[in-house]
Amino acid sequence: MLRKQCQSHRGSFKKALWRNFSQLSVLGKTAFLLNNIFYFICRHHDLTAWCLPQNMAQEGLRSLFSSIGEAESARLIRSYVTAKDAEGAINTLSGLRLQSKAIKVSYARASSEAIKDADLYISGLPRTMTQKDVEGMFSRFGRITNSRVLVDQTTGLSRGVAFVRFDKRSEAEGAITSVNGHKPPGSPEPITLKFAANPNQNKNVALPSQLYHSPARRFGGPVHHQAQRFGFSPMGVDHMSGLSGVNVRGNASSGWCIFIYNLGQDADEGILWQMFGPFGAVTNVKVIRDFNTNKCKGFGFVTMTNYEEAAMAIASLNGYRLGGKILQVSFKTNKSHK
DNA sequence: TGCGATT
Repeated sequence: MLRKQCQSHRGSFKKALWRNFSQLSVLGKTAFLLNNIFYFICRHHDLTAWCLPQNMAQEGLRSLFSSIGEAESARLIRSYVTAKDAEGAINTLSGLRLQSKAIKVSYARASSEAIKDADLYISGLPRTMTQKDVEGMFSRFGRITNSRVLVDQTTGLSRGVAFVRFDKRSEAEGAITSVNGHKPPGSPEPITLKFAANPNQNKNVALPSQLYHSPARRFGGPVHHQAQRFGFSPMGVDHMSGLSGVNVRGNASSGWCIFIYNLGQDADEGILWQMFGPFGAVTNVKVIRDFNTNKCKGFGFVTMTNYEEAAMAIASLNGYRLGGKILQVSFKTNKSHK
Protein backbone atom coordinates (compact mmCIF):
# COMPACT_ATOMS: atom_id res chain seq x y z
CA MET A 1 0.00 0.00 0.00
CA LEU A 2 2.84 2.36 0.84
CA ARG A 3 4.49 1.36 -2.40
CA LYS A 4 1.38 2.34 -4.29
CA GLN A 5 1.29 5.70 -2.55
CA CYS A 6 4.88 6.29 -3.50
CA GLN A 7 4.21 5.57 -7.13
CA SER A 8 1.38 8.04 -7.27
CA HIS A 9 3.41 10.71 -5.49
CA ARG A 10 6.26 10.12 -7.84
CA GLY A 11 3.97 11.08 -10.68
CA SER A 12 2.76 14.21 -8.97
CA PHE A 13 6.32 15.10 -8.03
CA LYS A 14 7.23 15.63 -11.66
CA LYS A 15 4.22 17.82 -12.26
CA ALA A 16 4.85 19.77 -9.09
CA LEU A 17 8.43 20.32 -10.15
CA TRP A 18 7.41 22.26 -13.18
CA ARG A 19 4.41 23.93 -11.63
CA ASN A 20 6.56 25.42 -8.92
CA PHE A 21 9.38 26.34 -11.15
CA SER A 22 8.89 30.07 -11.08
CA GLN A 23 9.04 30.27 -7.34
CA LEU A 24 12.33 28.59 -6.67
CA SER A 25 14.05 31.47 -5.03
CA VAL A 26 11.39 31.61 -2.38
CA LEU A 27 12.95 28.57 -0.98
CA GLY A 28 16.26 30.14 -0.15
CA LYS A 29 15.18 31.23 3.25
CA THR A 30 13.01 28.34 4.26
CA ALA A 31 15.01 25.33 3.21
CA PHE A 32 18.34 24.51 1.74
CA LEU A 33 20.49 21.75 0.42
CA LEU A 34 23.88 21.21 1.98
CA ASN A 35 26.18 18.33 1.16
CA ASN A 36 23.32 16.48 -0.34
CA ILE A 37 21.21 16.66 2.77
CA PHE A 38 18.06 18.68 2.48
CA TYR A 39 16.99 20.74 5.45
CA PHE A 40 13.60 22.25 5.95
CA ILE A 41 13.38 25.12 8.32
CA CYS A 42 9.79 24.60 9.36
CA ARG A 43 8.23 26.37 12.25
CA HIS A 44 6.96 23.41 14.19
CA HIS A 45 8.00 20.24 12.50
CA ASP A 46 11.41 20.32 10.94
CA LEU A 47 12.23 17.46 8.65
CA THR A 48 15.51 16.28 7.29
CA ALA A 49 15.84 14.29 4.10
CA TRP A 50 18.89 12.11 3.61
CA CYS A 51 20.47 10.18 0.77
CA LEU A 52 19.21 12.38 -2.00
CA PRO A 53 20.14 11.85 -5.61
CA GLN A 54 23.20 13.89 -6.48
CA ASN A 55 21.52 15.98 -9.07
CA MET A 56 18.34 16.59 -7.14
CA ALA A 57 18.37 20.09 -5.84
CA GLN A 58 16.19 22.08 -3.61
CA GLU A 59 13.45 22.82 -6.04
CA GLY A 60 13.00 19.16 -6.72
CA LEU A 61 12.82 18.34 -3.07
CA ARG A 62 10.54 21.18 -2.28
CA SER A 63 8.23 19.98 -4.99
CA LEU A 64 8.52 16.46 -3.81
CA PHE A 65 7.44 17.37 -0.34
CA SER A 66 4.78 19.66 -1.68
CA SER A 67 3.28 16.67 -3.35
CA ILE A 68 2.14 15.48 0.04
CA GLY A 69 -1.13 17.28 0.24
CA GLU A 70 -2.07 20.01 -2.12
CA ALA A 71 1.30 21.05 -3.47
CA GLU A 72 0.10 24.31 -4.86
CA SER A 73 2.99 26.59 -4.17
CA ALA A 74 6.33 26.94 -2.51
CA ARG A 75 4.75 28.37 0.56
CA LEU A 76 3.04 25.15 1.31
CA ILE A 77 6.33 23.75 2.45
CA ARG A 78 6.35 26.10 5.33
CA SER A 79 2.94 24.96 6.29
CA TYR A 80 3.95 21.62 7.66
CA VAL A 81 2.74 23.04 10.92
CA THR A 82 0.74 20.05 11.98
CA ALA A 83 2.31 16.86 13.21
CA LYS A 84 -0.01 14.99 10.89
CA ASP A 85 1.41 16.54 7.75
CA ALA A 86 5.00 16.09 8.84
CA GLU A 87 4.31 12.50 9.67
CA GLY A 88 2.59 12.03 6.34
CA ALA A 89 5.69 13.28 4.56
CA ILE A 90 7.86 10.90 6.53
CA ASN A 91 5.64 7.91 5.97
CA THR A 92 5.15 8.50 2.31
CA LEU A 93 8.54 9.73 1.20
CA SER A 94 10.94 7.80 3.37
CA GLY A 95 12.15 4.86 1.37
CA LEU A 96 10.91 6.32 -1.88
CA ARG A 97 13.34 5.32 -4.57
CA LEU A 98 14.64 8.11 -6.72
CA GLN A 99 17.25 7.41 -9.35
CA SER A 100 18.26 4.14 -7.74
CA LYS A 101 18.65 5.59 -4.27
CA ALA A 102 16.16 5.29 -1.44
CA ILE A 103 15.67 8.58 0.32
CA LYS A 104 15.27 8.70 4.05
CA VAL A 105 13.08 11.25 5.79
CA SER A 106 12.94 11.78 9.52
CA TYR A 107 12.26 14.46 12.07
CA ALA A 108 15.19 16.76 12.43
CA ARG A 109 16.64 16.66 15.92
CA ALA A 110 17.67 19.75 17.80
CA SER A 111 21.42 19.97 17.93
CA SER A 112 22.84 18.99 21.31
CA GLU A 113 26.10 17.73 22.78
CA ALA A 114 24.58 14.31 23.44
CA ILE A 115 23.98 13.55 19.78
CA LYS A 116 27.15 15.10 18.35
CA ASP A 117 29.94 12.89 17.03
CA ALA A 118 27.88 9.73 17.20
CA ASP A 119 28.97 8.55 13.76
CA LEU A 120 31.30 5.56 13.58
CA TYR A 121 33.70 4.55 10.83
CA ILE A 122 34.04 0.78 10.77
CA SER A 123 36.59 -1.09 8.68
CA GLY A 124 37.66 -4.69 8.31
CA LEU A 125 34.12 -5.97 8.01
CA PRO A 126 33.51 -9.23 6.16
CA ARG A 127 32.74 -8.29 2.55
CA THR A 128 29.63 -10.39 2.68
CA MET A 129 27.96 -8.16 5.25
CA THR A 130 25.09 -6.06 4.03
CA GLN A 131 23.85 -2.83 5.54
CA LYS A 132 21.23 -4.85 7.34
CA ASP A 133 23.83 -7.23 8.74
CA VAL A 134 25.89 -4.31 9.96
CA GLU A 135 22.91 -2.75 11.69
CA GLY A 136 22.14 -6.12 13.25
CA MET A 137 25.67 -6.32 14.54
CA PHE A 138 25.55 -2.95 16.27
CA SER A 139 21.94 -2.47 17.24
CA ARG A 140 22.57 -3.83 20.73
CA PHE A 141 24.58 -0.70 21.55
CA GLY A 142 21.80 1.76 20.89
CA ARG A 143 19.45 3.20 18.34
CA ILE A 144 21.02 3.44 14.90
CA THR A 145 19.79 6.47 12.99
CA ASN A 146 21.77 5.98 9.82
CA SER A 147 24.14 3.48 8.29
CA ARG A 148 25.78 2.64 5.03
CA VAL A 149 28.22 0.12 3.63
CA LEU A 150 30.73 1.52 1.17
CA VAL A 151 31.03 -0.32 -2.10
CA ASP A 152 33.66 -0.39 -4.78
CA GLN A 153 32.63 1.98 -7.55
CA THR A 154 33.39 -0.39 -10.36
CA THR A 155 32.54 -3.80 -8.97
CA GLY A 156 29.71 -2.75 -6.67
CA LEU A 157 31.08 -5.11 -4.01
CA SER A 158 31.47 -4.18 -0.37
CA ARG A 159 34.74 -2.57 0.63
CA GLY A 160 34.36 -3.90 4.14
CA VAL A 161 33.87 -0.37 5.37
CA ALA A 162 30.72 1.10 6.88
CA PHE A 163 29.43 4.17 8.65
CA VAL A 164 27.00 3.69 11.50
CA ARG A 165 25.43 6.65 13.22
CA PHE A 166 23.94 6.18 16.64
CA ASP A 167 21.34 8.35 18.23
CA LYS A 168 23.76 9.29 21.00
CA ARG A 169 27.49 9.62 21.29
CA SER A 170 27.47 7.47 24.42
CA GLU A 171 26.04 4.60 22.38
CA ALA A 172 28.78 4.96 19.79
CA GLU A 173 31.36 4.96 22.58
CA GLY A 174 29.87 1.77 23.94
CA ALA A 175 30.21 0.11 20.56
CA ILE A 176 33.86 1.11 20.25
CA THR A 177 34.68 -0.13 23.74
CA SER A 178 33.04 -3.50 23.17
CA VAL A 179 33.82 -4.28 19.56
CA ASN A 180 36.91 -2.43 18.40
CA GLY A 181 39.66 -4.91 17.55
CA HIS A 182 37.39 -7.92 17.94
CA LYS A 183 36.70 -10.52 15.30
CA PRO A 184 33.10 -10.97 14.21
CA PRO A 185 31.90 -14.60 14.53
CA GLY A 186 33.38 -16.67 11.74
CA SER A 187 35.67 -13.92 10.50
CA PRO A 188 39.47 -14.17 10.58
CA GLU A 189 39.91 -10.40 10.59
CA PRO A 190 39.35 -8.06 13.52
CA ILE A 191 37.26 -4.98 12.81
CA THR A 192 38.26 -1.44 13.59
CA LEU A 193 35.84 1.11 15.00
CA LYS A 194 36.53 4.78 15.34
CA PHE A 195 34.61 7.99 15.29
CA ALA A 196 34.02 9.15 11.75
CA ALA A 197 35.98 12.21 10.72
CA ASN A 198 33.98 15.32 11.27
CA PRO A 199 33.96 17.30 8.04
CA ASN A 200 34.31 20.58 9.94
CA GLN A 201 37.58 19.60 11.49
CA ASN A 202 40.82 19.34 9.56
CA LYS A 203 39.13 21.04 6.69
CA ASN A 204 41.34 20.58 3.74
CA VAL A 205 41.26 23.77 1.76
CA ALA A 206 42.71 23.25 -1.65
CA LEU A 207 44.28 26.14 -3.43
CA PRO A 208 43.09 26.99 -6.91
CA SER A 209 46.36 25.86 -8.47
CA GLN A 210 45.96 22.42 -6.95
CA LEU A 211 42.37 22.20 -8.00
CA TYR A 212 42.90 23.10 -11.59
CA HIS A 213 45.69 20.64 -12.00
CA SER A 214 43.72 17.77 -10.62
CA PRO A 215 41.88 15.65 -13.17
CA ALA A 216 38.60 17.31 -14.01
CA ARG A 217 35.57 15.29 -13.21
CA ARG A 218 33.56 14.60 -16.30
CA PHE A 219 30.30 16.40 -16.60
CA GLY A 220 27.55 14.35 -15.09
CA GLY A 221 29.92 12.35 -12.99
CA PRO A 222 28.76 11.55 -9.50
CA VAL A 223 30.27 13.08 -6.40
CA HIS A 224 30.84 9.96 -4.39
CA HIS A 225 32.04 11.44 -1.18
CA GLN A 226 28.99 13.60 -0.64
CA ALA A 227 26.70 11.21 1.12
CA GLN A 228 29.29 10.48 3.76
CA ARG A 229 29.25 13.94 5.16
CA PHE A 230 27.12 13.84 8.22
CA GLY A 231 27.34 15.08 11.72
CA PHE A 232 27.31 18.84 11.64
CA SER A 233 24.91 21.57 12.46
CA PRO A 234 24.10 23.07 9.08
CA MET A 235 23.21 26.53 10.31
CA GLY A 236 26.51 27.03 12.05
CA VAL A 237 28.93 25.94 9.36
CA ASP A 238 31.58 28.46 8.53
CA HIS A 239 32.79 27.64 5.08
CA MET A 240 35.01 30.65 4.84
CA SER A 241 37.40 30.00 7.69
CA GLY A 242 40.85 29.37 6.38
CA LEU A 243 40.12 31.00 3.08
CA SER A 244 40.56 34.64 4.04
CA GLY A 245 43.37 36.18 2.10
CA VAL A 246 43.58 33.29 -0.30
CA ASN A 247 41.02 34.12 -2.89
CA VAL A 248 37.66 35.72 -2.55
CA ARG A 249 36.46 35.68 -6.12
CA GLY A 250 32.78 35.05 -6.40
CA ASN A 251 32.46 34.66 -2.68
CA ALA A 252 29.49 35.77 -0.65
CA SER A 253 28.68 34.86 2.91
CA SER A 254 25.96 32.64 1.51
CA GLY A 255 28.14 30.69 -0.87
CA TRP A 256 30.21 30.90 -4.04
CA CYS A 257 28.51 32.63 -6.92
CA ILE A 258 29.30 31.32 -10.38
CA PHE A 259 28.70 33.16 -13.63
CA ILE A 260 27.64 31.19 -16.69
CA TYR A 261 27.80 32.89 -20.06
CA ASN A 262 26.56 31.84 -23.49
CA LEU A 263 23.33 30.19 -22.48
CA GLY A 264 20.74 29.84 -25.21
CA GLN A 265 17.56 31.91 -25.31
CA ASP A 266 15.55 29.03 -24.01
CA ALA A 267 17.87 27.98 -21.21
CA ASP A 268 16.09 27.38 -17.98
CA GLU A 269 16.89 26.83 -14.32
CA GLY A 270 16.46 23.10 -14.72
CA ILE A 271 19.51 22.78 -16.94
CA LEU A 272 21.63 24.68 -14.42
CA TRP A 273 20.56 22.37 -11.60
CA GLN A 274 21.39 19.41 -13.79
CA MET A 275 24.80 20.68 -14.76
CA PHE A 276 25.99 21.87 -11.35
CA GLY A 277 24.17 19.52 -8.99
CA PRO A 278 26.51 16.60 -9.61
CA PHE A 279 29.47 18.62 -8.34
CA GLY A 280 28.06 19.27 -4.91
CA ALA A 281 25.73 21.41 -2.89
CA VAL A 282 23.91 23.97 -5.00
CA THR A 283 21.79 26.46 -3.12
CA ASN A 284 20.49 28.67 -5.89
CA VAL A 285 20.35 28.96 -9.65
CA LYS A 286 19.13 31.84 -11.79
CA VAL A 287 18.71 32.33 -15.50
CA ILE A 288 18.62 36.04 -16.32
CA ARG A 289 15.76 36.82 -18.66
CA ASP A 290 14.57 39.87 -20.52
CA PHE A 291 11.70 41.33 -18.58
CA ASN A 292 9.51 41.79 -21.65
CA THR A 293 10.28 38.78 -23.82
CA ASN A 294 11.07 36.37 -20.98
CA LYS A 295 13.92 34.97 -23.07
CA CYS A 296 17.27 34.25 -21.51
CA LYS A 297 19.71 37.13 -21.94
CA GLY A 298 22.55 34.68 -22.43
CA PHE A 299 23.78 34.30 -18.89
CA GLY A 300 22.91 33.03 -15.48
CA PHE A 301 24.22 32.39 -11.98
CA VAL A 302 24.65 29.41 -9.73
CA THR A 303 25.48 29.56 -6.04
CA MET A 304 27.36 26.66 -4.50
CA THR A 305 28.07 26.16 -0.82
CA ASN A 306 31.58 24.75 -0.91
CA TYR A 307 34.57 26.30 -2.58
CA GLU A 308 36.14 23.04 -3.68
CA GLU A 309 32.99 21.86 -5.34
CA ALA A 310 32.40 25.21 -7.02
CA ALA A 311 35.95 25.24 -8.36
CA MET A 312 35.59 21.70 -9.63
CA ALA A 313 32.32 22.58 -11.35
CA ILE A 314 33.93 25.58 -13.01
CA ALA A 315 36.98 23.62 -14.11
CA SER A 316 34.78 20.90 -15.55
CA LEU A 317 31.97 22.92 -17.09
CA ASN A 318 33.89 25.84 -18.55
CA GLY A 319 33.99 25.11 -22.26
CA TYR A 320 31.15 22.65 -22.03
CA ARG A 321 28.98 22.58 -25.14
CA LEU A 322 25.32 23.24 -24.41
CA GLY A 323 22.79 23.60 -27.20
CA GLY A 324 25.49 24.27 -29.79
CA LYS A 325 27.14 26.98 -27.72
CA ILE A 326 30.35 26.80 -25.76
CA LEU A 327 29.71 27.84 -22.19
CA GLN A 328 32.02 30.14 -20.29
CA VAL A 329 31.92 29.38 -16.61
CA SER A 330 33.79 31.31 -13.92
CA PHE A 331 33.35 32.80 -10.49
CA LYS A 332 31.16 35.88 -10.66
CA THR A 333 32.97 39.21 -10.66
CA ASN A 334 31.67 42.73 -10.10
CA LYS A 335 31.60 44.26 -13.55
CA SER A 336 29.10 46.95 -12.69
CA HIS A 337 31.19 49.45 -10.69
CA LYS A 338 33.99 49.75 -13.21
C1' DT B 1 33.70 39.54 -23.70
C1' DG B 2 28.35 39.32 -21.88
C1' DC B 3 28.15 39.52 -14.34
C1' DG B 4 21.21 39.61 -11.53
C1' DA B 5 18.06 40.18 -7.94
C1' DT B 6 9.94 42.48 -9.86
C1' DT B 7 9.14 38.34 -2.51
